[in-house]
Amino acid sequence: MRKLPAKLASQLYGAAELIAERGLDGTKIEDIAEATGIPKATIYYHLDGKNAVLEFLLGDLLDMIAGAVGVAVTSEENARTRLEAAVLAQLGVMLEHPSLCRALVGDLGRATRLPELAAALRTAFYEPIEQLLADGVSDGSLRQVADPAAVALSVFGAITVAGLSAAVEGPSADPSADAARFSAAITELVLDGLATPGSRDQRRGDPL
Amino acid sequence: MRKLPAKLASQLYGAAELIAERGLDGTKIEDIAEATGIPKATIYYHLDGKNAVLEFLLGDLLDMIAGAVGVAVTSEENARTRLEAAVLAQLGVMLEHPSLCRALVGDLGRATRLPELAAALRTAFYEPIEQLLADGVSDGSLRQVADPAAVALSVFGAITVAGLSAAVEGPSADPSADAARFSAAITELVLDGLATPGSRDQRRGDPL
DNA sequence: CTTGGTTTGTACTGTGAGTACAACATACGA
DNA sequence: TCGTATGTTGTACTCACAGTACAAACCAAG
Repeated sequence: MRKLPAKLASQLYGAAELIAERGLDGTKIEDIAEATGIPKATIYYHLDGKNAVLEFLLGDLLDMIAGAVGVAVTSEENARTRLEAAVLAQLGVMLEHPSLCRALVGDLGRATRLPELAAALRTAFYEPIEQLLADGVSDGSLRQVADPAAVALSVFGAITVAGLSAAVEGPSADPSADAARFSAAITELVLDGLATPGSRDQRRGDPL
Repeated sequence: MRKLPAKLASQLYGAAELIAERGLDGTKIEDIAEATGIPKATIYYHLDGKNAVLEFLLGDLLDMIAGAVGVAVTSEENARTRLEAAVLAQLGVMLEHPSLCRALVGDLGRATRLPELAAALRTAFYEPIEQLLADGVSDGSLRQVADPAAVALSVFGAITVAGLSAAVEGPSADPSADAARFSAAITELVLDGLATPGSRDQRRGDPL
């Protein structure tokens, strides 16, 4: 069941739009069969049901994200620069595949209840950020924060929500331009913060 | 159907944990009936089906958040301070009601497909942030950014993902302490950013 | 005690997921 | 050429569960 023939796999993508639009519940297996051209019996021959269809599609998306981010993270630059690259990479993939992202948002609950997917989600989205933040403290390119885990989570949220919501807004004419725009905004926020220069540091006394 | 008797409303909360755990799909109406003590026929007398149960529960959560944040935002302080208060308020409510939050994550797709809830989601989470960011620029307590909409979205994501994921981790012994902890981390990130003092501003030339 | 809204049990209908299976195709080695 | 294994597909099921119908009971308030 794991190695679905390539032809079928590509046909299955025809169901992504459908699932994104109506949610997995609102989508009948018969609809998927019709949209992809794969007869219901064949779907059941290879896959363990509706959930498996979603699992296959999202697994692929998550692999793409993890891959792109992985490349971005593996450079010789300092952590701050790699963080910027990772943000751009993640948003790039997400905006390239809006209907997969919409399907992901729509069936997040189901996704997190599918153990493999939950792990892939973590690997694709959260862990690279967490790692970069730690690296940045080591190489001095990012600040030490009081609660690294919580901050990593928030950074992850900032990126992911921006990407998902851009995907939900509907496909854009120029995904990579959008990715660059969002990426710049997030980077600006995450690196420099929103406080005005004058008011900065009037809160905490200790710089480290 | 809108004004469900108070007694039933309170009984209905007994279903939140169930729905959070198994998702709405994995929860039979009969299960809800059993968990709440409200017979199936009575549920259908008042509510339009399973979705309406979820809609009722989440509507309430969203109202609480919108309310708490609304209070936090309506003070005489400057926008930066009010932003801190809003973050704390939002996280406070979320951590106070972890199973509602889990239900929200789990059935986010359904929630966004229910028009009333989608609007309530926006009102509760996103709009207050957007407003505060704009206010901060006016009163000088927050920096002007290049793409305010994208930044507002990211801030919203940072807060919300932190809250949701804390809720998903399971209920905590001391919700308000957790809220304070997360709130501090997010505030630190969002206001001061992660760049080290030395490297700050070596990217963009124009301060405005 | 009657009228009108609620409450609830019971029995039903309809839909769609998933299964069973037989017929057929295709490949590949003997 | 045949035989066997592996995939493909149509058809016809089963079964669980959402939602509906309805009648009997209940409980005000006039």
